[in-house]
Amino acid sequence: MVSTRSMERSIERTGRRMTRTRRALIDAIAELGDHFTAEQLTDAVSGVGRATVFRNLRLLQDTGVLCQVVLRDGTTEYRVTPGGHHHHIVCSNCGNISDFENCDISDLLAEISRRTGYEIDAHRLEVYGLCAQCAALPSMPAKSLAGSASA
Amino acid sequence: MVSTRSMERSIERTGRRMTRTRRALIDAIAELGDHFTAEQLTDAVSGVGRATVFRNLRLLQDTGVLCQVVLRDGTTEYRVTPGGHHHHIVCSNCGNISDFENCDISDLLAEISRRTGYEIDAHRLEVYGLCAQCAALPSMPAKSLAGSASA
DNA sequence: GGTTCTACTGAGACTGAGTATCATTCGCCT
DNA sequence: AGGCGAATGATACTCAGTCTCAGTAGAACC
Repeated sequence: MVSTRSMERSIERTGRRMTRTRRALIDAIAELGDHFTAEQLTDAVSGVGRATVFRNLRLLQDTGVLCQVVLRDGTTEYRVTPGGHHHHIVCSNCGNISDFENCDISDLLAEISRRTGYEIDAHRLEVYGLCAQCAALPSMPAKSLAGSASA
Repeated sequence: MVSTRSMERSIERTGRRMTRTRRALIDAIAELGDHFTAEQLTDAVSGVGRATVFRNLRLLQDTGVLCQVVLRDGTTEYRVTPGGHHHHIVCSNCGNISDFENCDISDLLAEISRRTGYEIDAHRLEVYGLCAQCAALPSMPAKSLAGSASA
């Protein structure tokens, strides 16, 4: 887990002010842990306006502290980012999120570029499935979740 | 372009009624062409309620006539689907959308599965860039668009 | 410590995309 | 032609996020 101190430093580095509201938000994010929704964060810092929560969520994304995760149903969560380009894999059962980096998507993109003639400059990839723990649960008919989310 | 007739058949095949509203929507979709927003469709069929537009957008997605495309900015468009599992590549300049299928993502997913321990059952992939025409335009500083959309 | 400047905040109205409700309409089967 | 239930339109609502604007409070300077 990333420390509150390093999150604060990320904001300071941009020349922004370190206000008590921002400190409260950062503490709450550290409390909430791995991943959380905007609503959870708003609830966790009572007294802070919703607009401010969203403003700072955006700021923290811009400074590379947080990233957005698009869930299977299209809703979004926020997550303390490991930094750098990465993708998410979300457990459909327990909601846990893992990151993976250095994925070999560049070959795939090159092939797509060759086939479509496009000059690719960005992509969006989210992967869904069952984490090792949930896949191991005997009670759950894992296969019933089969089917592609979209795209 | 998929014919209005085949779209109608897709609905009939599900046992749904072919109403004049649905015909109007299907005609409008054929008119709008390749890709369109829910708002454009609503505007194109004046007199049809917004709720009905969304209901039928969903129905047409469920019957495999349409698919959703998530744009770089997170907004969604609808698109007549080529059928089967496929992904989209969207031109950041002109907005054109192309599909690609048979992509070699399964190897990538297998590797991700091996690394993370997840049992993968779905994914979401959208690719952004410049189509061949737009990339060829001399006036546009194509490189300025560089950077990843997210995820 | 006081001033000042301006970024930041909170409240609340607003937006855009989509959903729920419900009375009315209209396909379609007989 | 009648009847039934699916489909519709109007409208209110939700959810996630943005805009506005007056008030507050960091922080830099004296």
